[in-house]
Amino acid sequence: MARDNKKNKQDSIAQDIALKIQHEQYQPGNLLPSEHQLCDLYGSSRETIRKALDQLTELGLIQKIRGKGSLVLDIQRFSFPVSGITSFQELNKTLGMHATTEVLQKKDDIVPDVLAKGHVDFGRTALHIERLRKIDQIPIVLDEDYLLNPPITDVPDEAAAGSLYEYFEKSLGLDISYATKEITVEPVPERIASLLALNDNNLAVVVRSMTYLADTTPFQLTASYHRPDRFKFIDFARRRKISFN
Amino acid sequence: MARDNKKNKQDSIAQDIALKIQHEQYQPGNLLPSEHQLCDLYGSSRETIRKALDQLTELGLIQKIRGKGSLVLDIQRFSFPVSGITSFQELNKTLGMHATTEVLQKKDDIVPDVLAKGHVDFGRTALHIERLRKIDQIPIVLDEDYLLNPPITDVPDEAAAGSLYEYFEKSLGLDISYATKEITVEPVPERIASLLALNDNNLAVVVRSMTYLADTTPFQLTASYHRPDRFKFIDFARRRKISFN
DNA sequence: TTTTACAACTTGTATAGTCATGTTGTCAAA
DNA sequence: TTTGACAACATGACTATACAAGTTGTAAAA
Repeated sequence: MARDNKKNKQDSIAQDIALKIQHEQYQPGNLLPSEHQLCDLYGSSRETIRKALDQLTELGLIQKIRGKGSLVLDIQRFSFPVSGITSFQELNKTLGMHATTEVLQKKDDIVPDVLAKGHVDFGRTALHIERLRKIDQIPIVLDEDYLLNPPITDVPDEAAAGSLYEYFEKSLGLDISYATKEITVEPVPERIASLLALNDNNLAVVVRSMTYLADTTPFQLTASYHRPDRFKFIDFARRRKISFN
Repeated sequence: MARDNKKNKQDSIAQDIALKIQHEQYQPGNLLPSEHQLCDLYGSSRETIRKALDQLTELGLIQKIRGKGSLVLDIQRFSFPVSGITSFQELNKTLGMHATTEVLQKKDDIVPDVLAKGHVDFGRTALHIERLRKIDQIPIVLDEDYLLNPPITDVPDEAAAGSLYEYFEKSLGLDISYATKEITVEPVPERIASLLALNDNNLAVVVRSMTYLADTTPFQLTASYHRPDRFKFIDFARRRKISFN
């Protein structure tokens, strides 16, 4: 459901190949059809095929080997990836978990300085939504979202209990584009610790993020507090050719 | 120093623009020269420019806005990013930290099952290098590297004390390409806890990774144990158009 | 048998052109 | 003044072509 923006040719092709990999129509260790064959298959030019394959390469689904072909990699995106920009609800569907969301608060508040730092003005207000995420009745994550106005004026209760991203993208037509993320391990206030039923050390994994629209407008500041024993972050990264020295 | 593979045109252009952004010749909030102007500047075609700009977009250095131009984003890659594939030594140079590396062990060992799982055969041996990283004399990270043979037969002491990546890439000519990474928070064995001078809860941030060459050969398994109070992971992520439902 | 050369595949890189579409300022019409 | 049309820019998407270079199997030459 999440993202069916198959606007253009290269995206549709990438999406199609990705699904075929997921459904093991193309299997790990095997090669994809060659670029020329894919040209015929999708009736497109080679450059378009290559741009589609570039997306799959970036995602870690394939590895291109010169002279040989595009090798399907063995992906295992199990567990709970905070990687990329993916919402809790999307993960919930994808992984088939039995998860619930409890909305604890929804009101205007001043954005805490730690979150605002470097992104928005200090002392600014925003719509503060506090949600407790549970899996099998056990509290796992506490999300503190601060939604900036503009572009967001209000959020219906259903959207808060469901997927904020789906509401933003589908109902509001916002074009969510990128985010910066920071992961640390910190002692948290007593209230949060008790909501998450933490040990007496009060340590939680804190994921602070700032999400931007395609026009670079910041619209969402989030602090997510995770139970350390249930936290797992999985990442795929490619070695970059650009250096900064 | 790390990576001067300015092989081709699009990479050189991307590298050049990246440096100009870093040195604030192109400043955050401003637009880059238009693609046509960059064509003239670098004497190349528009597609080549666009591929260079795609790299910068992926890195989070710029945001392209249709009809307007390429906006330089405000980057703040401070602190200690585990993001991407970057070695401790590279960070050390880049950030100008006063860091030291102490090699505690260098001998063949059996790869622990938790690391081997899903990547290499159980019971397999590899060159085990254990290193303690300190900043200003304070232990920060304990790295447990397992280097597979092939492709790696031995590692000189200087390389172990310095940068393994630099040795692999420059001396051995290996083409390091991608890695999978998993971050968790776990209680660690007493020995590791004391090396890192942890609190009595013995909690550490554990980063387990598997690094691959361009031909998909796995060559390095690593478990990094970080002091929780000094750990910070910073990430930039773009919202993907590909969905898996 | 072993080596060499080569053909036929693969991906990598760069070019030039075309049309679509979003943004902005200008200038004329209402 | 306000509105609207439009030109001149910008990026987005796609195509067609050319040549470079890595891989592999085969067949000829040593």
